[in-house]
Amino acid sequence: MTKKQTAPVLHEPHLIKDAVELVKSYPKVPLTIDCAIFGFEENKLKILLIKSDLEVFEGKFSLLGDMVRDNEELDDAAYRIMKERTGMTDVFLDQVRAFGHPNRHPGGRVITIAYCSLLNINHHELSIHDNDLHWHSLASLKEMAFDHKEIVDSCYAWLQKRIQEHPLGFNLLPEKFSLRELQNLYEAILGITLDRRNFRKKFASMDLLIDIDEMEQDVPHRPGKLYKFNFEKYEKSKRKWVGIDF
Amino acid sequence: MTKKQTAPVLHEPHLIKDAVELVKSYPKVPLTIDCAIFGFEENKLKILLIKSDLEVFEGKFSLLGDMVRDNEELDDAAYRIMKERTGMTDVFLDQVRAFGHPNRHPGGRVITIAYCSLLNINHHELSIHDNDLHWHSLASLKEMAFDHKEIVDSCYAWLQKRIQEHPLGFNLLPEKFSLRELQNLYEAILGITLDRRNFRKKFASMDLLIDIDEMEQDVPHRPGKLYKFNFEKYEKSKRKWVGIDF
DNA sequence: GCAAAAGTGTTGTCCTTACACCCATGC
DNA sequence: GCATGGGTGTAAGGACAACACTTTTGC
Repeated sequence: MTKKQTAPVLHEPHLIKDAVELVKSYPKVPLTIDCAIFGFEENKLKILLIKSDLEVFEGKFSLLGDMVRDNEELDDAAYRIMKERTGMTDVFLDQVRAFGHPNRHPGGRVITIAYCSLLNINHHELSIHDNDLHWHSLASLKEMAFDHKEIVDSCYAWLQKRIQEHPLGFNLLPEKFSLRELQNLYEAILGITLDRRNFRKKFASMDLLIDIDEMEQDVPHRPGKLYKFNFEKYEKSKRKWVGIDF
Repeated sequence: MTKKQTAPVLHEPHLIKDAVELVKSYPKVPLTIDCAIFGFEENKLKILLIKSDLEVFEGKFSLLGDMVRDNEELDDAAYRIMKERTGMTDVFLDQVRAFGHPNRHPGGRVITIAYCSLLNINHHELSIHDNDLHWHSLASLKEMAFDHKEIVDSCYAWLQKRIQEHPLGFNLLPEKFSLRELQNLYEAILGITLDRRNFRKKFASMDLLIDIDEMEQDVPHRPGKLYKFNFEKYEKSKRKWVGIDF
């Protein structure tokens, strides 16, 4: 409608020759990536945070984020930030969504794109402690800098949904894990309790765990068997589920 | 790492006082929204397209898109574009994801955020035919301008997943519809065939369709009953599904 | 009366749930 | 020997898949 008023009849549209000029006419905004990196330890879901280095957010935590560089692919930027902050490269990283409220950043408008990742806390020594980088318990996370609490909530919801449909959880566990650890992980992330027998049966029937014939060590009770996840088999047999369920 | 080089030891981090200055130092990119608007007609899924007005893409189709204005909320921009192009305001519109390949736009780097929407073709007279605005069959959609084919594919995958978990499909149908129309819609979107009896049973057991005691008119065969979707009941009884399935 | 689609029920299978007891280990 | 969690089986109920015939309408 708006268009109709400014250009009433336009049967033969003028083609724009100079795309560069066109793009120059667009408003430009600063663009950042924020990474919500989840870990799991002591039966608690944790998230990797730093102290904000903005004075207005003094003492508040924020996600690991950085600007996107000129001509940098979004995914590449996310991996770069991840690597710079944690040293890890062999991790899964997924775009969740963009956040663009005009006042989300005190320095003016900044669009951010949230990425989500999961990593095994014990595989990663936090060598770079700048800005108080640390694993923060998700449950006790209250106020954050910027709109990062909202971003964390989105990413957590994304994770909860995702872990039910994809074997993401194994990225949070040691390579070898017991069924109890696996169940604790699901219970922590989904915020529910599960029947132990049914849980075991479920994974047994999927036939995606490799019994490596080892036992837990140093537990103050009967040790459980250790398993590895059979990523190879999973990749081959990814199921395409179709149904209607709402 | 980059950070370490420029500020090697930083045990007492300097707090940044001027957030505005900080943001000014960020690279800035043009930002657009592209809307993948799906409709359903003649048992085919369609998508609303225009001819690109860039000479390099002469004759190719593109999604409805526009730049995001200064200080415009992303969702607002999507709704604005939708309204400008179709006149519709009372529609559902969801962010799918951002696309940011550096060379996706011939005029230089432009980030775009894809939104997805569904609307009933017959509820909307395309009054603005600028740039050959039209409903294009999704199946016959081949090449497009920019990376819009990739965006369409993403949005279509999003839609396929989404429609199985949320009652989105009803936005594509007339307010009153027959079970046959509903089934055709699911079959077209999911690209599968469904057993008619089981499909009917499924929706009967959900008890979310209101039998409005009307029949189809002007069909060359036995007319079917017409139903409305009970949005109110659905909202009250949204089910929270928890399970592990991969 | 014929073509075309509407409408309807049953059965078997599989998946999920609920639930209770014995076993191995550390202390 | 006791505390702690590991490991197992079964029965019932619910959801889904497969499948065929009768009914109603337009022509």
